[in-house]
Amino acid sequence: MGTAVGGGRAVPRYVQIADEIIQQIRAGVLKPGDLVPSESELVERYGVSGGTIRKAMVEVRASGLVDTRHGKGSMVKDRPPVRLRSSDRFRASHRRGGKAAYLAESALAESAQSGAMAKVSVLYIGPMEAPEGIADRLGVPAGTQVLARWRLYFRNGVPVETATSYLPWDVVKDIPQLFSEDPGPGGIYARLEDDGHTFAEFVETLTARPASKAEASELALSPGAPVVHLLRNAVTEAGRVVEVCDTLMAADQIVFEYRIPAAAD
Amino acid sequence: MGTAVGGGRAVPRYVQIADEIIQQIRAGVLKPGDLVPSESELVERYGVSGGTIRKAMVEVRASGLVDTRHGKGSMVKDRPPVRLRSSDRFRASHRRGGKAAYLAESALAESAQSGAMAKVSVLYIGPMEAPEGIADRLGVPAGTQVLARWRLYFRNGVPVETATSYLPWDVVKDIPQLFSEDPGPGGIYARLEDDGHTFAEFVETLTARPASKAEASELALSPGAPVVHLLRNAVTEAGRVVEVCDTLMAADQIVFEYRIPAAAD
DNA sequence: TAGTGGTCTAGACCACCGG
DNA sequence: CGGTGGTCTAGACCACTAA
Repeated sequence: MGTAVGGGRAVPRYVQIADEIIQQIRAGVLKPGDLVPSESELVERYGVSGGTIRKAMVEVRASGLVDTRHGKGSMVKDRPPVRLRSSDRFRASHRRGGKAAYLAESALAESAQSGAMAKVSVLYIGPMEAPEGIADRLGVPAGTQVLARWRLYFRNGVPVETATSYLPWDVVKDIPQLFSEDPGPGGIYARLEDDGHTFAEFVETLTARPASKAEASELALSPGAPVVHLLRNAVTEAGRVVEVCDTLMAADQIVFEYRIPAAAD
Repeated sequence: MGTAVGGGRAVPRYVQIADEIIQQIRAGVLKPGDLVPSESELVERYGVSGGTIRKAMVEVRASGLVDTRHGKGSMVKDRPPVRLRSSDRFRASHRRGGKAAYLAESALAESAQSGAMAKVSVLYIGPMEAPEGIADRLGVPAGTQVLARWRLYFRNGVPVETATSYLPWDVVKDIPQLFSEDPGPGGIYARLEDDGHTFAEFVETLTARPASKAEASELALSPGAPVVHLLRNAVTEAGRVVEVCDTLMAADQIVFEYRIPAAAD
């Protein structure tokens, strides 16, 4: 059953191989769109067994530089479109300017076309019983009927983010646009402002963790890749939480930016 | 070489086994402090090969419920002390109250003792040539000499966070406390305010990604576990960045909270 | 030293993808 | 159909930890 060289090396062979492949991608030897050599070819090239190459490729996938599909192979991803998600996207001027929050993102990448690649798919808009944690945030009893708006966002054709907004029924019942796929210029926040609500602040909480199997398939991620879970409360001057947004996204190539005023309190 | 049952199942065996173990932990069958049965014992119990158990345990580790060490085994972690890291920690009142920012954290967990478990170890304080990205943020040429303050934070005895602050030399040269391990009540921000600087805002950028091998060992993480990389600019009213803080932490059980004022601009 | 996890091998069968 | 990745096996040797 083979010579069994053993694990005596300082740095394991599979890590060496993974680093070598990652370097080749970063150095441009393997360009975006190229296929990484197949595992069986790597087995020959490096003179190791399939299991070792397999482990190496797990590392390469974790680097986020490659997209692996089953019967096909591992393709080097396009120049990763680093997205900047800034707290500035909630500036009132953006809403008045007709931009929804998610369109107020900007791109760090030089080719600032990334905004054009954004697509939204609405999966569900309608009544729903508020889940536990959401109800807490909205200040309503668990199980209360709320309006849910469940969307899936695409970037370059691949799903990168699911977002569900929950709004108390009495808040939304007289705003018909909130029940339609396109809530109009400025997004749902602009409609809420039209209806007389004034926002005081938005409170976002973020956690990062490895994707579960279900999430990995929903977002077309390599299993175990990190995801960021974001929960946002939209709070009015009246102190009421009129929306909770529950967002899950691939941590992959996204940068969050928050500007914290050094308020003299 | 065995019967090679193959991968024909809808859900792979190693995922089933991993889920089963995770359920046992969540259900309390395996309590905090308990050792998960050894891999060889799991091989017998489930009647699968070592490689399959190995893959299952990788999944279990990724769930963050378990801490695996080499010659020892996998121990179920204590009730994860969920830490809340709020943007409120930069409130001026905290500085004037004598609290450094990192002590202004609060605990979500019921036993609010987690603050007492915090320890800091200073690894280096002194001059350093500013790294590329840091120099950019400070608005100085790369390679300029700056003051670096490199710390390692512990929680319950285990390292959970490394942080390095970079400050321009001309800013710090007349503030001796910034060269000492303990900068005094309110931390370095209070000392900068004492010296006449007034903060306008703090700008934090966050990214999440899998830990590199080096980072995993530095923070005592399971390899591949997600980490959060945080960079913060401290900006004065004069528009100057007087500090850049570079922080790396286990994404494990930390929650970031940001309050975004809905400024009417 | 006994037991644990970590690495590696040389094979097998399967499911998915393209032509 | 042939090639690709995904799962699994039954072993081997090694490094770490604790008694």
